[in-house]
This record gives sequence, C-alpha cells and structure tokens, in this order.
Amino acid sequence: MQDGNAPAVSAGEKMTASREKGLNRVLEILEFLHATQRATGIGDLAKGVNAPRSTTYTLVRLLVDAGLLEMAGDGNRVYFGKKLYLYGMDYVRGNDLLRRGRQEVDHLSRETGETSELCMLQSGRYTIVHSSPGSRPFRISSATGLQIPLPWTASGRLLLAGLDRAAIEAMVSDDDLVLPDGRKLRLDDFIADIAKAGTTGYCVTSGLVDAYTKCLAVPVFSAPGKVEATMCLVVPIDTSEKRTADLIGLLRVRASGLSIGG
Amino acid sequence: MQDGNAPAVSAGEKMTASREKGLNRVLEILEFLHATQRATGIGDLAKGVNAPRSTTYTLVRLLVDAGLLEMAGDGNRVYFGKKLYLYGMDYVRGNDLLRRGRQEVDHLSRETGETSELCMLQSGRYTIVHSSPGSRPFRISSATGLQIPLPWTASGRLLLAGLDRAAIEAMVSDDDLVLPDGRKLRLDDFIADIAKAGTTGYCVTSGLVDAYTKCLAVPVFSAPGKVEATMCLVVPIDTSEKRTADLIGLLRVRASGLSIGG
DNA sequence: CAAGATTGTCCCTTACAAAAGACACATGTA
DNA sequence: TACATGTGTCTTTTGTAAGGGACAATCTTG
Repeated sequence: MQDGNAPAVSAGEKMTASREKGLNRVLEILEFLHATQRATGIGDLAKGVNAPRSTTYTLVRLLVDAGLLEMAGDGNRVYFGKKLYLYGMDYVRGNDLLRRGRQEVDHLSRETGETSELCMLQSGRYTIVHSSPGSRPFRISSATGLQIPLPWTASGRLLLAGLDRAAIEAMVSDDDLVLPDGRKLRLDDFIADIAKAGTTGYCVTSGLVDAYTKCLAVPVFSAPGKVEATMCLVVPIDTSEKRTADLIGLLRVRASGLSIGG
Repeated sequence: MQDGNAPAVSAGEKMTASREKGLNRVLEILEFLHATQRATGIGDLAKGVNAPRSTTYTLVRLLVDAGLLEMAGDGNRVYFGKKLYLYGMDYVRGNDLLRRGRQEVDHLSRETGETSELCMLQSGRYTIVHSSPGSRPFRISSATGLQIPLPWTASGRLLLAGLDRAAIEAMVSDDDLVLPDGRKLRLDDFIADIAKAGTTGYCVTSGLVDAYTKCLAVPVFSAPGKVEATMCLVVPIDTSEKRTADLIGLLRVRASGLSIGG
C-alpha cells in the first residue's frame, strides 16, 4: 500500500525526499512556468519545483529538444515552446465550444465595453479560459489561465450546479472558502448559492474577489443540464440595477447561442 | 555511444524493443494526436505509438489527471486538454513576434484576399505557425502546425539563409529533397537558392508542393541577419508578374514592421 | 450463442532513469 | 587575491516505473 498520494508535507520539507517520477517533474515544470509567466533559468526552475539540478537539466534538455520548451532569447532561460502553442491550437480546433466562446467573449466586451470572460472547470478548479478587457480606463483583468477557488466567483457557482453535495465538497477545500479579504464563507451558504444559481440560470456576486467589482455570470451547456462553461462580465460594483439586468439578459441570449441542447 | 537517434526500423519492428522512457512515450503520444488531429481510443493510441497497452493506460491517466489530455465526449477517446491550450496561450503572450505576426497575417489575407501564412523553424522542420485563408473560392489552405520538408517551400529557403553548408545539410534529409510529384531537387541547387534568397530578401517558388500555386515569402528578423520567421502568400500560379511584384512589395513592408533590428 | 476482438485493471520483474555529488568554469564582490 | 554563488557536464548507485502478461468484462460478427 505504501502511501501513493503525496503526503502534503506543507512545511517540513524533508519527507524522505523520495524519488520523483520524471513525468511528474515535467508537469511541475510546466505548471511552474505557467505560474511565473516568464522565462526562467534552469537553476531557478530546479529550486522552483524543488527538484535536483541534474535532473532538471536533463528534463529541460529533453523538453527543449522536443520543442515543448524553448531557450529564451538572452541565454540560459527557458519558457514554453512552439510545440505547446501548436497543441493548444489543436485543442481549440477540436473544441467548438471554446472556439465559438472566444469569439463571443471578444464580441461581448467590444459591445458592452466591460471585461468579459469565458470560464471552465479545469481539474476541479475555476479557470479563466479566455478574457477580453473592457474599454474602461481601469482594467479589471485577470490573466488567462488564472485559477481561482470556485467559491470566490459567480461562475464557480454555476459550474457546480447539478453536482450533488458530496461532489461539491470534494472539489472545494476549506481554504477555498476564505475570501481574499479574510472573510470565510459557510459551506452551506455556498451550496445554497449553487442550487439557486442552477435554477435561476444566472449568478451575480458583488465584492467577492475585490471590493470594486460585480461579476455577472451565465452558464453555457454542452448537454441539457450539463454546464460546460460560463460566460461572465466583470463590471463596477456600482453598476445600476437596470444596466445589470440588461447585461444579464444579453449574456443569457449569447450563452444560449453557444449552448448545445441546453 | 549506443545509438541515440532512433534507428528508424522502418518495417522490421523488432529492434530489441528496448524499454522506452515514459517521457518519450508521452511526447510520442502528443505528436501522434497532433498528426491524427482527432480524439483517439487508448488502444489505437498504444498501437499508434507502438507502446505496450498497460504503459499507455498509465500514461494517459496521468496526462488526463494533469489536464494535458481530456477524455473526448463519447467515451474512451482522448485528445488534447485545456492545459495545453493555456500553455499555448502563455507561449503567445511571451512571444511578441508570434502575437504581432498572427495579426499581420490575418490582416494581409483580408487585404489581399490571398492565403497568408506565418512560418517558423520548429526543431529543424518548416512549420506553418499561423495561417489565414484567402477569399478565393478554392481554398489553398494547409493546416496550422503542419510540418513540411524545407526544400518544398519558399519560406524554407529563407529560414536557412545565413546558415553554412554543413548546418543546412544537417537539417535536410535526402527524402526532403523529393518533391510531392516525385521530382528530386539537387542539394546544390537548393543551397544556391538559399544563398540567393538571403541576398534578395525574398523568395518565390512556383509549383513546388502542387502544380497550381506559387508561394511568395519574405523573412522576418529577430536580430540583424537572424531569420526568425517568414511571412508568405500562397497565390495561384498564373498570378501576373505585376501583381506578384506588388504583393512581394507589400509583404516586405509588413515583414520589416515585424522585424527587430532587421 | 460461441469465437474473436477490444477495453480496463492488476501483479511481478528488472532494465533503467532520478538523484547525489564531484568537477571545471564562469561570474560577481568583499 | 580569496570567497561565495551560479552554471553546465559527468559518473555512480539504487529505487521504481515500464513492460509483459494474465484477467474479467464488454462489444462485434458470423
């Protein structure tokens, strides 16, 4: 039986330092680069993913040869490579929803002037898959690919609609319920929100991730009842009732255009 | 010394069947999916990359958990996952040239009505990184990510400009010199073409990949003398001298806008 | 419905990759 | 001039993951 699932070690950092599988190391490397969003030296990379230098060198060379990573201009830094871009484009091509969703989001933000986003569940976390900045002087943009705890967002509530309590609990850790400002949501309230969002067909949250914005989200269905993604608008928190309602109406129309059998 | 670079085994398929590294298997899987461009069953995948079934199952599960692959809608097929899309977007974000190049290509094809492409070297092969179809009734489009032997294209000649003979020979296999219609280029002619393309600053090839098209290409520089990419237009082979010249002129202007210190 | 092919899971063995660490060579900085 | 810090390459050891193969559970198909 051994242990199997990483024992979390939080701080200790000794943990028998058992051998790691190369593939996992690679996944960590990619994730690390995604998190840092910049070309990184191999030494730093080794530190960042907590891997031996020698191993890191070997893996990086392999990945560079394969084209998944590229040496960044100046010298000894690496970042994502063309291959990953090509694979990503393949994903888009194979995924109608994403392709059309991106267009719709771009269109929406031009039309409304507000920041617009397409969001999906990504291995149990809320992920901004595509976003288009609004025309407001102050940008409220979160980077594409950003992963945020589900309870922080309106979209999160919609994405979990239709799941039973157990499934929801499995996806939401205790930490996730703590908002950026320190407040802590009650799990029951969150689950109630989800149920409500599921029935009303949209969700609005105010001042959750920050104090200045409201998030209006609607579901996009891949099959009746199955929420595949959400589209949302991020607007100033003082947006009027009427405009909010109008925007939600617009969102719903557009989302239903994207949905399949929803 | 062992062997190092895969001995090609063409047909025999016995080759001591030495153990393969998991990471390499993964790279093969990704490459296979890229080549087939469709969701694939795990069994077929195992056959496709010539790996044991058990290994393939393990690796696929790992990759699906990591989000690099996703189970495709119907049942037991897999294809690229959201993670790869996100990494790909990171690549674009970190790569000015690609970002601006894509825009320029889209713009060019709208402006001229011709199919327009951005091409780069990708681990020693010519790769269409982005393409935008023209407005002609018959589409002359090759898929993004397609890899083609360097000698078949105008862009290939430009991408190799600046390299010495040895480097060129290393990049071009004998097979690469055989055109789709069976004709075989002479290596010396090809190298002469490269030199000429390097000095004139553009390259035109007629009827190389197919009998109906001409390819007009210009280099994009990432540093003086260093060709990082090419932009090209694919036009009907009977395009007039004058229009051809005009288009090349346009291409050169746009490419120099993209270039850095070129 | 039997015979064949395909799918998903599990176990055991051993070939081999990950890790540790030594080395040579750059840098920077007291 | 020494001293720390970072980089890139090599070698050796050993823990473990890849591979082979066996299994039950579906789908095909004549």
